[in-house]
Amino acid sequence: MSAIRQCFRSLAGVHATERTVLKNMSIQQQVEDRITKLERIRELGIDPYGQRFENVEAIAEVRRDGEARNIEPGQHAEGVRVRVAGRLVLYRPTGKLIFMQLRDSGGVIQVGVSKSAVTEQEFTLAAKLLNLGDMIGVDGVLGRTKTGELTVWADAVTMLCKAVQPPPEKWHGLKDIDLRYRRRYVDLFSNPAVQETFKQRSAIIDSIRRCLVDHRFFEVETPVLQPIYGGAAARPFVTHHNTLDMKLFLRISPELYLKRLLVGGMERVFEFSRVFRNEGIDTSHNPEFTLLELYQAYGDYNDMMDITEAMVSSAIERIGGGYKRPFGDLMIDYTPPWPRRYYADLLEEYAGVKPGDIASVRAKAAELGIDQSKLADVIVINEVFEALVEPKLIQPTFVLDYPAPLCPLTRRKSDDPDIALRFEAFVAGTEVGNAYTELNDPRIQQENFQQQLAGEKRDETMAVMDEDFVRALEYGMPPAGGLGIGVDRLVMLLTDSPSIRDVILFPLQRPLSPAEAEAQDNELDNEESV
RNA sequence: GGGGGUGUAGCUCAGUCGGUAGAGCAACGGCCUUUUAAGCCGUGGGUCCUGGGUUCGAGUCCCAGCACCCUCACCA
Repeated sequence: MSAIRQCFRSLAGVHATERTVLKNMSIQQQVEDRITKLERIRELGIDPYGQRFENVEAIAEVRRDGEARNIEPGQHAEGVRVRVAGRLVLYRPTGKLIFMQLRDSGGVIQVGVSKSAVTEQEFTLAAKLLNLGDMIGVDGVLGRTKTGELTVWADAVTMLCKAVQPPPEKWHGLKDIDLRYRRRYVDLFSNPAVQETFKQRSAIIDSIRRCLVDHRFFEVETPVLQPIYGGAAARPFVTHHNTLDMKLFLRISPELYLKRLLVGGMERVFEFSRVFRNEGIDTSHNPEFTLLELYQAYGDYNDMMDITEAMVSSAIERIGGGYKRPFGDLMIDYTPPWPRRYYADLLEEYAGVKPGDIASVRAKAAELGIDQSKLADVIVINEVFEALVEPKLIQPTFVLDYPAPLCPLTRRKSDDPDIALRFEAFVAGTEVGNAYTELNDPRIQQENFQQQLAGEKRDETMAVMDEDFVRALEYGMPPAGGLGIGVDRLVMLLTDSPSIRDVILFPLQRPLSPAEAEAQDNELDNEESV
């Protein structure tokens, strides 16, 4: 057995349990067949893993150009030379003429390889040694077949990469949801719509970033590893630094650091922050997600509403499709300005109760089957709001002025200390944004911290008072508006994706088998002992 | 954590009443210079998720477990 074959055999074992490798002949044989071809390619004097291939044109560009030239069926556009590269996704040999389709990240194009147009070596490669999933480069002349298909008629075929694993079925692609996440690389090259979603994600983030820069914000990076976590109510992941021998938390929010920057005189800052919350997983929650936070000195939550509309508008302009967009069965109209509704008014409108009339709120809660007897007034109010109001907020809506005890980091309304100057932005019944007129009074902040801590039962991971943050406020933080946007949820909405896993490239999955779990444990153990 | 669903060839999926494990694509050998989910001839490929049980006999029925999906709850 050749060295390379041996190598691949063991390589195949990395991805499957040993028993599967030994007994599962079907995939094993396909891999071996491809390795045999790989060796024959090498015997031809060709590197099966290719070299630098310069000046490749995007297939979408070649296609646009080809369409514009009005080439007649059966004709070659002499002199229109192109160079394309990509993955082989369709292969139809018809003897001495071979049709293939190459896909790159932006499109698919047909390639025709005629025995008479390429070297013997290249034709042998194309006719005998390629498999679906391989990557090749093609130089040729643009033309059309008799049936009108735009085609690159090859005069050179260059091997760029042999794939020893077979790709999924060409027509259906990879459908198995679990496998799609576990092998996202396969999902991406076999399901073009998936790449499109992630391109849109990138465009949305880029347009938001440009929008903020245009509004004189600048981008910062603050610690992911934090000795004290805060800025949100969530359970953190806990980790440890060996040299310092200290407990660290993965951030649940960048808020307290960004506000320190306001103290430092950075007047408009933002961060696309990956945050980590050690809680449940469902179609709208992944343990790590991207939270955009921004702070504007001398502003308040009204500015945050304006900037929210501006960011979403710029994202929509960028990815196209208009302000009226489908999300599942819903049609959402993002045209600004979005309605700005008061929390209390919405509660009255949809639940028929007033927050001040706690008796009827509790009656309503009981009616809904909420066990409200042990809950504080404000919690009951919020339960009723979540049950009856939030699901109704389909069209983009800012909900303003929350009950103060729900919002420890928010400034109170000056003429009504029970109201917090906070809004949440709702779309399709879920929260996508959360903003405050920020609290900058250090004494009230300290009291709120203490109240919040007293209100929760302590456990191992509970936050402690962030005294340095209070001290920072004592040095003076300008009055400010602050905003957090759930970037993943916004991308879900704008790309009509039903699950957060559709907009996160590698969502967390459990290990597939006890063997894999054990392998992971062993690796971790090794690292710790180093 | 509760309820429901799914798990069969590399992929997409059938599998009737419990009676020899199937198709298409992919792969392998052969033919074919205009294919469009190409076609033709031939071949190989299975831990039916795992482990028990019932049965003469289990992909199929029962029990337990695992992974994933949906949903509710928890968490904000």
